[in-house]
Amino acid sequence: MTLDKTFDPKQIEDKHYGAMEKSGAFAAKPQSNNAPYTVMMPPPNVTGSLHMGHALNMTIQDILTRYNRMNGKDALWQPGTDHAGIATQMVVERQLDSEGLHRRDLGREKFLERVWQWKAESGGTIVNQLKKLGATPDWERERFTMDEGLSKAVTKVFVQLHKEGLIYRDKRLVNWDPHFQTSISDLEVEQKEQKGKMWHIRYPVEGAEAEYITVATTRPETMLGDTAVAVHPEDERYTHMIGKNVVLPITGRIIPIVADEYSDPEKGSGAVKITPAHDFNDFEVGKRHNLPMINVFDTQARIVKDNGSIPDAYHGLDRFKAREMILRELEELDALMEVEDIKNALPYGDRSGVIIEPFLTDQWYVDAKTMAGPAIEAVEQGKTRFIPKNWENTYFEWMRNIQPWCISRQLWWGHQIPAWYDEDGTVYVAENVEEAQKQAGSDAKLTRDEDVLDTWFSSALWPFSTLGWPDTDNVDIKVALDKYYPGDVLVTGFDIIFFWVARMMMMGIHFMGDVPFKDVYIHALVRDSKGQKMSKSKGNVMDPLELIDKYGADALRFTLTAMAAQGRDIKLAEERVDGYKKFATKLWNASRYCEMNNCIPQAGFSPDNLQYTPNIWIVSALVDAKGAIEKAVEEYKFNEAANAIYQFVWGTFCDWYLEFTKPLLQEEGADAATTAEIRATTGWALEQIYVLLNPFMPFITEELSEAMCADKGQLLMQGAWPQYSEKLSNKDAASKMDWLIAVVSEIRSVRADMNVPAGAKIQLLVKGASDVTRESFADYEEIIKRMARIENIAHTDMAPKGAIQTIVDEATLILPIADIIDLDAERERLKKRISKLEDDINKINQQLGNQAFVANAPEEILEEKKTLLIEAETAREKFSAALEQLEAA
RNA sequence: GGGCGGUUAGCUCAGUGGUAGAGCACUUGCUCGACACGCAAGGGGUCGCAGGUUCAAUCCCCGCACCGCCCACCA
Repeated sequence: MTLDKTFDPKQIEDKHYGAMEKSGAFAAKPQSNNAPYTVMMPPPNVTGSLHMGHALNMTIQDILTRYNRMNGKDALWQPGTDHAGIATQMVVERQLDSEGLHRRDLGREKFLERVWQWKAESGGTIVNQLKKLGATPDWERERFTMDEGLSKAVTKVFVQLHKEGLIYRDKRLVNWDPHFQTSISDLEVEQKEQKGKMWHIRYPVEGAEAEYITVATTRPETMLGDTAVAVHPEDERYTHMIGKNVVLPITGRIIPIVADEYSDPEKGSGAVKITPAHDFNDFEVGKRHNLPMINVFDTQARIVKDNGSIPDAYHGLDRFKAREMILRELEELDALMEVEDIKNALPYGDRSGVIIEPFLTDQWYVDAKTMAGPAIEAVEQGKTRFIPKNWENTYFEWMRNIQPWCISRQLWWGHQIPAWYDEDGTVYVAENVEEAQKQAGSDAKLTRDEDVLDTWFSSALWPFSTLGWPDTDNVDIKVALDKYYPGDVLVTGFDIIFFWVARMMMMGIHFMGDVPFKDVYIHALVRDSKGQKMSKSKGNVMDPLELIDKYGADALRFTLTAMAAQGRDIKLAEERVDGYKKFATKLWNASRYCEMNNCIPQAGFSPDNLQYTPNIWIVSALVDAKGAIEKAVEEYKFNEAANAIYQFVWGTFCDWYLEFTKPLLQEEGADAATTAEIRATTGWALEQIYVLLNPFMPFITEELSEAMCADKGQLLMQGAWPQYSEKLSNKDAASKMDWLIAVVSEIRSVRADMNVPAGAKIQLLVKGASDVTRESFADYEEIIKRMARIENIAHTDMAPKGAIQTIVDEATLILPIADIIDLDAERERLKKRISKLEDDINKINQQLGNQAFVANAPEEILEEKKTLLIEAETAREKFSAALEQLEAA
């Protein structure tokens, strides 16, 4: 088969993915004896579409999976999607809204039908996008957090934790989202700083004419629910008032002045209004002083109607409207003392974008504090390690200060809580209604808890629920759990360490008795080229699918890989993607060259006994590159892996090896044995490149290996990763070629400096400065002869007068081209070289003259310096001599 | 307020206790049978600022400045 003239990613990508998937190469093989390698895919939201963060996350996982699979591991990359409670409900509600409907019009059952219908129609989007990226999870095992098995796991976990007292029901303040009319967890609240106002309001003291106490607040509307004013017990301004009452303006309720250390004399007036039902701190104060908790809002954050003391005019009023009205009224009452402009942070719901209201309700909680203990210990003991390590601090910090986790949501889409209430309100938690009925007695009339669980509750079980837990009676499931739990690595962004990683740790340890994964690789956030977070509102979103369309999936993957340095955000510039597209093209064309020159992989070729130095060298360089890639991947240094393969393919293989050998292949009458060896070695090296590059650029390498290699399309198979014998790494050949490369570079440099006309042939004589160098020259000269054509060099045995001399390492090159060069330019060149050498010499002499340095520096550093000095001095002498000769002429 | 990270070439970023690197951009010259998505040769840096440790600091320690992020609080 012949390769097309240009490389077009679009033509090959779909074709390859489909074929590979069908071949079953992505599938885990639980029955095999191969050691497992497990990666749990963070399940993307079923509503989602692929964004740059996914692209990075999935690329890294895919590299790890492919790499380990090729290394003979039984790789399981477990895919799936998350039902994403609020997000999904939101999408479907919006859809209903466009039809003029509300979910309550449909009722719970019909609404859920609609969501499932939506999921069936649109839920596959992200899966298809992952395929475009080239991700190779085991699609046969794809799971959904709401499917039957996972729901069963959720129920079992809930019931068991409840039995153990780790899940309980409690009435306390929660973060209430008035838009979705549900509680949300602390983590779903975003603080946003903005301009605000502080209002100072005076409350008249009961029974004392003209005596007031002034409080300051950013939320005057909550005064409808005030049940006290607190002052610091030692604040002399107020000690005499403690125990007295104030009359709350507008409502006229009488509330006490209490002493509480929460009140800070330094802040505001030193007196603070206490609204236990609408402020987290006030709630604590309220509990300490047994204050009543008066709720003034309904679930949509409108003023309630049934609170005895609130004037009718406020009933049903939106919280911000109520604020305006309160302020107006206070002003009329002459109670508003001061309005201050301030900056303050307000809590917003991360999904709804509306201001969160602290709200007093009954909710279900997980005793996270207790469950965090073993999870902290596991990381302390190194059972799970974070990479980079500094994220462990973040994890510890949060886990040690963890708050009860509110897990109930007043939504419909999600796992409905397995709790039933009888007519007295007694709760029965059970795996099903029959069980609950048994507990409650057959007469009891049970109704099920309406609420569903936080989405993250089911995600927390992902590492074992996806494997089939709790059905351990099933043999296949037992085998899978034994083999694939705990997983090897979790790859994720730091933004969900708390949401997800921490909770998987807690649940995994509790239910499986072991951590869910050994490594947690935390990758950077992808930002735009200016370092800003990508967001739709800023309009700086880069769409991975567009980039794939434009540059190919391989180029995008490689870019993300090359930029995934640990501990740093990725500022992604489109030019980088373009650059790596060029890399793919380069490889494509190198393959074309090889094909045209009949350098194709040959069966039975062994790189062990090569004769021709460049061949020995390229094999050696390849072995070194492989080692560098392996080390980098195993240390999760993906940028280093990408650079190693890039450098090898372009900088070593194409730029030097192919160029060195090219003249020989195209020369008539060249030594047949040598050219045959070159052809075979080139073909072999090319095939190795496809293999080594495959985890990073799967599409192009699969296409090329299919086109070029005999054993087509084997790259994905277990055991495809090469194993080389150690002796293939040949230092001798490497140093010879390094020298030769230096010589060639020098010749090119002189040629450019001297403005040697393009067609002019220059002659070259290599003279060794030392015996060692001279001894090796037979080999060098041979090689130089071989490559003479491309550099347009003629070899000479004698240096004519007026030749240009130049130094490379220990050898002198004599370039007898004086008749065709620019003498002034040569003088300048020599002067420049000499001056630079003198700088170096001075610097080294200075160091060597320092007695402390000589006394303390390690031996090898000293030796190095001395060698450098001798080299520089020799070179300076030679250049000076050449300059003198030139001046004389 | 607590914590974390960053500051290296025009840009985006690697890196190291002992000659400072890459890609892109830039300059110059090349369409010679893989590739102009290319080849070759170049220019360009007090490694944020100030101290300290060391024979030696871009790297380790301390402080400062600026930038970014996370957490908490905000009467």
